[in-house]
Amino acid sequence: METRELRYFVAVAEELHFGRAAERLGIAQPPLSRAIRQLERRLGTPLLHRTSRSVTLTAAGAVLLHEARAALDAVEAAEQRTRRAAVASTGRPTIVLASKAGASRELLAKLLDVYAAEPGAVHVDVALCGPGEQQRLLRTGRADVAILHAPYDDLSGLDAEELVTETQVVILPSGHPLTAARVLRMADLAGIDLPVPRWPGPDGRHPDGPGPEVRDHTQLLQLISLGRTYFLAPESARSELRDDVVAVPVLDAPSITTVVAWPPHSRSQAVAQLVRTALLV
Amino acid sequence: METRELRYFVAVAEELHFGRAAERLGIAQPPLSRAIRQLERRLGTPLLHRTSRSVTLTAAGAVLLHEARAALDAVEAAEQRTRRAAVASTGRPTIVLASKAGASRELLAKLLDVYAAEPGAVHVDVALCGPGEQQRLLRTGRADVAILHAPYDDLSGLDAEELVTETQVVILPSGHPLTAARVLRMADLAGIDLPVPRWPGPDGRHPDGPGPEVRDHTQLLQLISLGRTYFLAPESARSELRDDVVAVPVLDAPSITTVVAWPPHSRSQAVAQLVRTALLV
DNA sequence: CAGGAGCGATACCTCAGCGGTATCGGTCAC
DNA sequence: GTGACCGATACCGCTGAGGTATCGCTCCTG
Repeated sequence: METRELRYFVAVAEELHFGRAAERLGIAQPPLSRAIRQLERRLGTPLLHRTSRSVTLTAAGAVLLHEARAALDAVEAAEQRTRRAAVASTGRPTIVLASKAGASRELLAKLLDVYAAEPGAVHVDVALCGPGEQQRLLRTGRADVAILHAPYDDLSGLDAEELVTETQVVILPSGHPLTAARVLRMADLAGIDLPVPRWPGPDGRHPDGPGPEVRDHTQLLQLISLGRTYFLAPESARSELRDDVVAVPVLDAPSITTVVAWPPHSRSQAVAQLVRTALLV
Repeated sequence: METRELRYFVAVAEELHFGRAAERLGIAQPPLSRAIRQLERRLGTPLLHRTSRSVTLTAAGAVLLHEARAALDAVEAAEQRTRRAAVASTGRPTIVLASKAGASRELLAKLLDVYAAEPGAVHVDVALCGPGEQQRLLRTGRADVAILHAPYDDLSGLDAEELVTETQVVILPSGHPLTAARVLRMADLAGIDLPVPRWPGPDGRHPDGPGPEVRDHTQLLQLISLGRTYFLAPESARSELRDDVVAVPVLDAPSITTVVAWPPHSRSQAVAQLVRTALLV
């Protein structure tokens, strides 16, 4: 199978519409139809149920969608990592660390400081991303290491080491009734009269629903202080808060583990050293 | 990048010879040269140092070789898993379990028995492979789960759960001087006058060197009993031995952990159940 | 119920680019 | 110096990817 075919299939499987998929791919609809048919013939199985009114995935198609995304990521990673290896061998060697903007600030700052002081440390470019975006950077070869947060981030297919585990606190507008409590339980949160914020999905678009659209932590905190939403965050976020919001521990919230993750089969000596450093910090 | 280009590059990078690589790919040498040049142009970096007498990898080329293998595995896995999903949705659902022939026999037998007795169990095809081959089956989508042995097998890029950890014993011809000892240390093994066996590599060919070529455990045990070689094996292998060979514990040998592993992002309900079962056995 | 809109499939054409053959230019061995 | 070896280049033919026009089917609508 060629990556072109996989890209075509992914486009159709995501759009569930040949016309839109073709437009997204920058080609006309007939060659796209033909390419998918040919793919089906080679695989010996239908991938899509089509009527003249709708397109849906077959079971085999759902598997291929999933696998094709992973395969395309791997191909893109091959390209990106090769490009980066080329510049590293001519210019200054650099590794890219991806981290969620606003999360694990102190840990990250300390890690970078300690690492930079070590002998043989290379330059570290920090890529601050939106939630969930770090994984994409890792899987597509645009980053070498990332700071992730289990269980929110999906670690499957990545190598990782745990750094710290924290309990969670709920961040509320100061003056909210629940801020009177010293501690809360998840059941208490169900009664909160505020909508949860809507983060952008992997496609960069916000899901539908109530609640304000947010892109970063600054926006989020401001919206909380305006009494528009609330948020569950790791304990360490408390040190970042101004006094117009209040954090209350939630005893039975799932705990957050901060991990340092890197792509499997990484052979970078610098990444290994950075990970070792992270485990000591 | 197209998979064709990656396949071409891997062939050249492995053969380090355009003529042989072209022959292996079943094409003529000039189009291969051209394809590699074009790949280099697109990536903006040389991948190979060529003289008219030799071809060697650049640093970027070494990275691409590594990444391209992983990417090609992922593409092949997409194809295989789709094919298998197609037959599973028409015929009887089946999962394929890969295990090293001759290793972990009792554990495997018990696992299959217990699993088969569970409600909702699907048919399990067992693929018995040569050493190291299980990973290839997993990574290329021809198997759904595998029994592997850390640290011999490389677990990176796979999800895994540990089953049992065992110490190792050295298997010697009966009558060998060292069989007089009740226990041994790694240092003692250095003095053994026998060559170690040569297993086939990932390419199916045996490395050069002294020692007999072996393909499976039956061969191995016979060669040991003939006084031709010796072998380090997990403790549990003792139950498989006949009385013409002797096992002696090696106190400081690295211990072997038997793990059940599966490809990341696996969504198979049957695989999850089999893994749960394995953890209980 | 007729007509139109929307959508995927089909027919047919064009041309980019992949692969083939012939050959060149450079290097090493004898 | 000469032949062997090897990758690069030049040039050609043809496969197949992509384009346009159109068909056939289904559902909506007046």
